[in-house]
Amino acid sequence: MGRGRVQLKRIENKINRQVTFSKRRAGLLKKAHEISVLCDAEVALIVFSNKGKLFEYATDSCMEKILERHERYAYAERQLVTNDCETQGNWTIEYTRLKAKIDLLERNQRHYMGEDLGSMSLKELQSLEQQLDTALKTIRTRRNELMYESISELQKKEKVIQEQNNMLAKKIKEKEKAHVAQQAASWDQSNYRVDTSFLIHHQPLPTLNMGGNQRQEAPEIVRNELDLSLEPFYSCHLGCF
Amino acid sequence: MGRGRVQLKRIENKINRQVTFSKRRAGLLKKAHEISVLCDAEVALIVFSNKGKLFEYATDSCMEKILERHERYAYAERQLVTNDCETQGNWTIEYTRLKAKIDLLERNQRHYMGEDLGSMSLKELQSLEQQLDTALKTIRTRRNELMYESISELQKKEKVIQEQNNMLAKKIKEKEKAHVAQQAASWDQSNYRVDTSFLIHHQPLPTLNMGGNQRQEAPEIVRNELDLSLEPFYSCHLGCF
DNA sequence: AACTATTTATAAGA
DNA sequence: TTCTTATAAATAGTT
Repeated sequence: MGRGRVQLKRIENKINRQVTFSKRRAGLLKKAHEISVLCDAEVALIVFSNKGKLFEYATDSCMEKILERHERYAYAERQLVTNDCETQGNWTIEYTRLKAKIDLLERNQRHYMGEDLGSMSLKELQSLEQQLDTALKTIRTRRNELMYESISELQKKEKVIQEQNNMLAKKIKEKEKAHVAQQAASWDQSNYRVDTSFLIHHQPLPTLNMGGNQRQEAPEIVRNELDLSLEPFYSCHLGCF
Repeated sequence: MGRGRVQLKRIENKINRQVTFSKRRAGLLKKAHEISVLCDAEVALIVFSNKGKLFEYATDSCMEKILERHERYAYAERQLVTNDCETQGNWTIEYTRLKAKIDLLERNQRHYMGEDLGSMSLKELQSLEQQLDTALKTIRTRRNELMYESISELQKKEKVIQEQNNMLAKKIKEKEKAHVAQQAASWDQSNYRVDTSFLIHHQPLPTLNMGGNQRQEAPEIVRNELDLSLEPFYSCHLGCF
């Protein structure tokens, strides 16, 4: 359906594949809806893009109902296999189901942790690898977000404290001047000098030790330098995206 | 698509509806398969006819896996719905226990897939990130192992076949020489010459098309070139470790 | 189940 | 992404 005849194999060009996916997905959902209405059928359609995004259609928007119905069908078949040991309680079925689910989840979990890979095929491994890679990117993005938030907060605090500091320093300087003037008036310079130099030369914030936070006298300049120091940090992770 | 324009409403004629269902069902399943292959997507399609008969398609014939994945997505919503009905019997305890276990496993799984990170602290995120990173390394190592194995096998096969080829070529050359000598003896060079040039210039192994496998006359050289061609592939992944 | 006139879907290009 | 257009594919009605 289009200008070229189509080969039934993975489209290697990424852009092309994405575009085709968009179009065909729309077509598929439309056709699913049409058969559902025209023929009075119950349809559930689930599509995961290769990036892991979910698209779905369900007759009457009732996915769960249809999946349950499907599950009942699937059970009927599995019943034929697992039908000897227990016919006592109804709950046994549910119990078995949950047990099976746990097994599956645990197996998946081992795979996610890089264990128990011996049974997986090359294709499965590649799919798993891609999934984890995507997850890792998301996680790193979130972590950066959190770190940036906490940095912003610390910077705000720092600014406030620096300002208080500057104000206090100014006050003391003024007091000193007044004192010196007083002393000068009486030509007595030997005692009672207040040393304020430590107010300028100490480390501004001992708790914030990320990226080149050198002592600065003006809080504005400190903030700019912090921002700059973050650039390589972000670009590094963006490079992995 | 057909001789009449189609109205999007239930087809009232029963026969007609049944026929249309048949045709469209085939079309829908085909298209589901196509998008799955072409776009590398994971598709699950469930259709119940209005008589209750089930038809289904799933990428890689793995319906359960896809439904599981879907369930993980839909999980959050179902939480709100399935929270009221049962507090009756004794078995409920065990059931609840299993449910809880599943919840935990599912939550972990979502985290492993980079979903639902909002509730995690910075420290948890960093730990998760490290765990996934380690897992990814293991998975990549295993994948490389598998790929290397299959490459080695192909190389072995290639070598054997190349040797057979060389031997055959030699035999034919010898036969030709004998023949030419015979012909020369009688000063008749016009006919019966056997052309062996194709034996040197054909593609050695049409099935092995990895990385720059150009025609080579000596198998040893072919092997070296294959090994070199893999270097960027490996170093790429090592770079991420 | 085939056929075929049409409608629909969509690949490629913009 | 969205629009357009030429063409392939699906299919409604018919045999």
